[in-house]
Amino acid sequence: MTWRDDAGPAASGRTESVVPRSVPRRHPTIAEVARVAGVHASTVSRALRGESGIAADTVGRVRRVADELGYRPDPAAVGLRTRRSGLIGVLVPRLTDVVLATIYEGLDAAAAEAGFQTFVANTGDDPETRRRRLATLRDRRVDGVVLGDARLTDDDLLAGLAADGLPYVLVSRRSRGHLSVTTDDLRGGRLVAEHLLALGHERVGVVAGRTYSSTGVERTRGFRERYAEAGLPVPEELVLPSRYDVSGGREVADALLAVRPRPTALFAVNDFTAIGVMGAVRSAGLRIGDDVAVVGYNDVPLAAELPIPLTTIASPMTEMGRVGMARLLDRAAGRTVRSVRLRPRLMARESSGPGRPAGSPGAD
Amino acid sequence: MTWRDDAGPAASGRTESVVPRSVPRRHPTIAEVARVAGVHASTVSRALRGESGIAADTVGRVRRVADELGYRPDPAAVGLRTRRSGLIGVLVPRLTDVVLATIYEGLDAAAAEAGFQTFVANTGDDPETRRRRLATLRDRRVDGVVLGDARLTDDDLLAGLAADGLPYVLVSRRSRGHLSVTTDDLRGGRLVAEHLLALGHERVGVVAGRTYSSTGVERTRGFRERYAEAGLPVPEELVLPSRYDVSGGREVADALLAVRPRPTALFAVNDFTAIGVMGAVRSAGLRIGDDVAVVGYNDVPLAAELPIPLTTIASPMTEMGRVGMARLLDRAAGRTVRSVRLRPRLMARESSGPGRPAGSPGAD
DNA sequence: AGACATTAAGCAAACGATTGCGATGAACAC
DNA sequence: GTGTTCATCGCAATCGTTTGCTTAATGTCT
Repeated sequence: MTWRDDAGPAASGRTESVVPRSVPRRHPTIAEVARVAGVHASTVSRALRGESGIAADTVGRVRRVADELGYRPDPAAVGLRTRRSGLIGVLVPRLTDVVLATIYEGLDAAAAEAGFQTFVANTGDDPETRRRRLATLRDRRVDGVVLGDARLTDDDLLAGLAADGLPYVLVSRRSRGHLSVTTDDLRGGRLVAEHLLALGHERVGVVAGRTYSSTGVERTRGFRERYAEAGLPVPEELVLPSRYDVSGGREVADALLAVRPRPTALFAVNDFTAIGVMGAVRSAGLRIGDDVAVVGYNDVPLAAELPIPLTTIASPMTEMGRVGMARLLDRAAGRTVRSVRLRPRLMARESSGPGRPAGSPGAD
Repeated sequence: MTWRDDAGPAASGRTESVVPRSVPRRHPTIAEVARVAGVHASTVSRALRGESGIAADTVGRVRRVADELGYRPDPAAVGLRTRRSGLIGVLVPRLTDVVLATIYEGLDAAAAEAGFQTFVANTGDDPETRRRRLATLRDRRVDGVVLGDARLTDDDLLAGLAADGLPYVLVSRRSRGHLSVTTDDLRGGRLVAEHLLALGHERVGVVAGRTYSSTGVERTRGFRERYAEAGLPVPEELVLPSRYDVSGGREVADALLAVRPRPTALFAVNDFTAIGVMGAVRSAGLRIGDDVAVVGYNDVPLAAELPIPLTTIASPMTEMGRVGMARLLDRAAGRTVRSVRLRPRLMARESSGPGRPAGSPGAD
């Protein structure tokens, strides 16, 4: 079944960069399969695609010939005829962000299982770049689009997408009136609040993320709501927007720690931001977990392994990708689908309190 | 000049958003452009592609009509005709690894500038998965492939790739006899050794990475060579292979710190591994930078922002991607190209010594 | 003024698959 | 033995571009 007539792996790469290339490695076409199998090309097509109306032995013979020849349909030809590309476009703020990269893994895995392939592009959260990248995806005639960089309100890119018929779904961030798969960020924020309340923190600050992303906004809102319910509303000056990277957390935390009376706990809506917060706390000569509790969000793999393990909210990122892709494909198939909010879980670790054992406290 | 008897763009989209889906958003074809411009489709094609032999005013008219109509060539049709997909496949161990994600950003940016689009897939460093993913890329008729997960020796996937004519290039990791763009890992290892020697460390250990990846192997080799030259060969028991993640570093460092006499410095061939090492050092009750110096490799953004900033080797990851893509496209165009090794730079920070100011010590 | 370049644009055949429809033959009922 | 019904499979059009070859029109040279 394996062919090794040619060069063979023993050809020891001596002439590394001498001759450019040569053997153009032709792919067999459906016509060749038809000829060898002694049937018409249309029959090969139907047999391979498992349509009814073809004799069982014919199907068998065609299939055998096809993979003896190593036949693989040319996606360009298929796409031209069927008007379907088998491609799903994915737009993310940045793939170097582990959270998005993980979601993308889930998206891609689910797409692959359904016979689709994905196409990522970074947008850097920049409107103009988004527009250009989306145009590129359209040019490629993608069958659907996944957006990981939706804006909470007034996202006209989404409006445009909804206007023409390209199926799409949002992941990670929500936006009013659009199909999305996210974690329940409101609930996640509340979980953090309850955790800190239980530990007795009465004066707390929030490194709140970007004002245009639902993740930051809703995590912050859930958190503040819960504190307000406990009769300890979080004052405005202790809630500051931030970037989603380490240095963003560092800068904002420096500011929050300068407020008097100083907060005894800081909630950062993103783990990397939280790492920046930890840096700020240490630089201020304070002890993480003792003097100032720090809580993050997402439970990236790094969080549990830090010198001082980070208390954070586990959000099922890979699953979010898988579910998001499933929803998109459902929608593209014309089925009616609804937005999903996945359940977040608290991972209590040392950064929020004295010597608690690593791992989740239980719950579901 | 142009006749516009038909529908015309002025038909004012009144019934815009009444029905949710429906409007399948037809793309105009080259034939429609031709009709509106009053020329033949072949003329449109030539005009748009800037071929010679078309009158300047015709070119102008066609161009104008084309973008009034929003014409974009159908990639499936183009691909079918030209046998070129405009797609470059990229295989990486894992996209959630910031190093690879950053290299990918460079690859993608350079590809986009050259009019190509990229296609990533994770292989998890698993031979069978690699083979399957590569087959998928072949099925898509990619014009070239970038491999980020090459094995140092006996990589039969590469042998097969070389045998048939698909252009390819390796990034990040090298493999004998294949075109690659990497950093000079031998030199990087030496830089670390020189740094630690200058600080007076005589007994050092190495968290060496995977034995099948050139990165780990060569960084380790360069390091050991330099120490051997200084008359202080690193003993075998202080050099252990590892995974490239945080917990891998943690486990191996636990073992190294148990060796007696205990090493005073540990070199991890990857920043995340180094973070795991830092965790192990702290857990052993030792002070990072004072009792045990820790050095990583890659200078990921996180490194400089850690509570104790990490001394590491800056490897130009984005540039590696850009250069890699450029080399691949050169090769695909039939030009002869040679492998490249980019220059690494030491970033001395606090993790390797007492209170040194953050940033590079200078050099080029 | 006629032969001949030269330039500009059209014609039509690919590329490789899918698919509506028609043709063929066998099985079957009467 | 004729007519009808299935089950199989072939025919040919089609998707939207690109490109070798022709044709038509214009200019140039002797």
